[in-house]
This record gives sequence, C-alpha cells and structure tokens, in this order.
Amino acid sequence: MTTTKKTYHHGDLKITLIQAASDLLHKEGANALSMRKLADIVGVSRTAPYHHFKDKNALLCAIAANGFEQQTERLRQLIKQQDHSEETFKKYVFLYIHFAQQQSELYDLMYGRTLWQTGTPNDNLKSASRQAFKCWIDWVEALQKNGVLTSSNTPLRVGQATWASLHGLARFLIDGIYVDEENVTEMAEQMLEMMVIKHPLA
Amino acid sequence: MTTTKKTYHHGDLKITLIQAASDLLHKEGANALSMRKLADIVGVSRTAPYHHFKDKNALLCAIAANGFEQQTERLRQLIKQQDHSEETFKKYVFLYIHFAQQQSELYDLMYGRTLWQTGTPNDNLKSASRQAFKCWIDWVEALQKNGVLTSSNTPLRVGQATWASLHGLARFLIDGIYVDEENVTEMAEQMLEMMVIKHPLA
DNA sequence: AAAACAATCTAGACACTGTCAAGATAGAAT
DNA sequence: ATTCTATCTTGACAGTGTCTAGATTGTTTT
Repeated sequence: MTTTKKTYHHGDLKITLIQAASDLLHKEGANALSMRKLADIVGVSRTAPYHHFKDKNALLCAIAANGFEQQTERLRQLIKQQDHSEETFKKYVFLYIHFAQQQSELYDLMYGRTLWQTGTPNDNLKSASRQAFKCWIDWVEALQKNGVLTSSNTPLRVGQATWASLHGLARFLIDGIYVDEENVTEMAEQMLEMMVIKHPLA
Repeated sequence: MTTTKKTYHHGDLKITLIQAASDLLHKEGANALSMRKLADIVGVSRTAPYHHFKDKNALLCAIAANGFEQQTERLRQLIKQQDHSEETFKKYVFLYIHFAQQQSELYDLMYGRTLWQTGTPNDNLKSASRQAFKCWIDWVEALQKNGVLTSSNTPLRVGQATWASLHGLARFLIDGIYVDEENVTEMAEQMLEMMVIKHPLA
C-alpha cells in the first residue's frame, strides 16, 4: 500500500464519479456510459454510486451542469477581455462551434433531449443552463446597442433566434448529417452574414 | 376465427412491423420502442422481426426513411402549387416547425444522432435524406433567383445555413430547452427576418 | 469511553433490453 | 413427392438501471 488507500469508505466518491463519467462520456460516448461500468472503473460496487446520485439521470445532470458552467465562464472571459464588436461576436461563434465539435458528447448531453425531454432536468442543471442563457441574452443586448445585431426585436427574441441558428449548425455537424467538418468555416460565415447587420462602408 | 387468421407465417410482417413501430414511436416515444415489445404487439415471437430487419438499427432506418419521403413530398406539393415567393417560403418555415412539433419523435429519429452517429445509416435512409436535401437546395436556388434569399453564396451554402437555423429552432422546441411553444410564431418570424432579403418598398 | 446513530458501501435479485443459435413449420421449386 | 428456402419459435447470454436487505465505518450523544 504505497499510493492507493483501500478503505471501506471511498471518501471522494461523488467527485470521482463525476470525473470518471465525464471522461468516459468524452472518450467512449454516451452509449458506453453505464452506471455499472462506471462503478467498475472507479473500483466500487454497482450500487455504491446510488448513495451519491438518486439515479443515472442525476449523474448526467451533474455532468451537463458542469458543461454549462464551463461555457458560461468561457463567454464571460471573452466579453471581459474584448469589446462588444462584430469581431468579438464572430470569434464567439467559432468558439461555440469548436466547443460543440471538441466536446460533442457533452454538448449533446447539455442540449439534447436525454435530460430535457426524456429525463428530468435537475435544479442544478436548470440553474446552470439558465445562467448560460441569461449571459448570452445580456450580451446580445449589448451587441444590439452597438449595431452588430438587429434591434428589430427584443434581446430575448434575437438571442433565441441567433442561438438556435448556431445550435442547428452545431447539431448538424456533430450528429453527422447534411454538413461535414470540411466546410464548417464557410457554413459559419454564411450564417454570420445572415445574423450580423450590414453597415454601409464608412 | 372470424377476422384474425392465425397462420404460422404472418404474411405482412415487415410492413406491419414498420407501421406498429411508427405508431409506438409516435405515441410512447423512442425510449418505449423495443424490439420485444413490438413483437408482442404484433403478436409474434421476440426474434421474428429479425428475419425482416437485420437489427433494431435497420428498423429505425426504415421508419426514418419514410419520414424523409413524407417531408420531401410535402415540400414538392407546396412548391408545385405555389410560386417561389417570400410568402411561400414563410409558409414552408411554419410547416417545417409544425412537422417537427407534431412528429417530434420521428423528427428526432430522422435528424438525430441515434442513426447518423451512434448507429449506421442505411442505404435507403441515406438516399431518402439526400433526396430531401437536394429538393431543398434546388428550391433555395429558385428563391435566390427570385431575390427572396441572399445570392451572396452558393445555393448549397445558403441552403445549409437556412436549414441549419430551422433545425436549431426545431430542436430547441422539441427537446424542451430555451424556447417554449407559446413563442414559436414570434421566434420563427424573427428567424425569417434574418434569412429573407429586405427590399425597399416599391 | 460506550452506545446510538447516520453515512456509506456490498451482495443479491428483478425486470428489462438486443440478439445469437438451434430447431420447427410452411410454402415454393424441383 | 422431395428437396429447398423463407419464415417463425423457444432458449439462452450478456448487458442494463435500480430496489432491498445487510455489512462496515465514521460521527454524535450519552
């Protein structure tokens, strides 16, 4: 017994489970993520995880909530460092798509029906996703004031419409239909052209 | 034995299975659609369906392919009856969203990762979805020529971008995140405003 | 320090899933 | 009439989520 301590009580099981689950999700996909396999990996009995998560849904909610916090933080960083310009907006669009591609399984979990429709979104998850949404809407409002996005509608509506568009592109990409990875840049730029207000050259 | 004939061979099993599966999918959702339950409903042993479909994936592909054919047909009808005007385009946008809402489980199967990423899309499915896509791109080209959609890019790119936007809205709606049913109309209209070219009033 | 309690972990079981293998039955082709 | 083939059945296996009852440990109360 040099490094690994083998006590009856694990000690960190909850955090360890979330980490192992996130890892497994990323590496082998949502389909390969089972409670039993997870318990095996962590080195604990099949039912041990149920003392920290009510059910599988709860575990997945925790992972998804983490994802939302990551994404919110990333957006906050970008806004803080830079201005509310068209360029920053474009940068975020590419960042968003990139995130969806790099973490496609996590992205699916965060925005997909597994948790929101089939399952039951946690309070934690609901709050984390709401925060991400609010952060976006606030920024959209700033972008509207700067003339980057249209002011023909409320920040809420414009925010929903733009995010939905982004989301659709992300989904086509990671679900593997109608759009392939080669043309992501072109696609995103075409989409930006539809979203961003065209100003006469000064 | 008045109506139901109880022969050893079913006769129509393949078609019956597709119909029962579509029905079950629509009424109880993809999660409730299992091969065994299906066999039970149809009144046949658990493994009988496997003589008509290689596996569950193949059955789902058949259902999804049907969905694409329906959608293509609907678009063709709309174009044939009407012109390539902005109004027709708007009509289709609402039709599309309506389809996604009314047949949300089918929509998810058609465009989701279950078949395209996790599973393996059938040749039938690939062909049906490609046809739907081609039909859309052709129409986009006509709409570009009529000045409804932007000509700043190829029909392919504009078609991808617009469809992806629609898809994103549909997904948010049916997956139950960030958009609720009350505001569908407003949302769709905001999206249309981003997509359709604004002409100076004649 | 001893005893009661609560948190955590375990093994066993149940119902469910997709699907493989081996055999039964029926209709079609020879 | 016999062979062939398509179709259907039963039995089995490994995998899933999760419930129950019991074991072990750490914490609190006496």
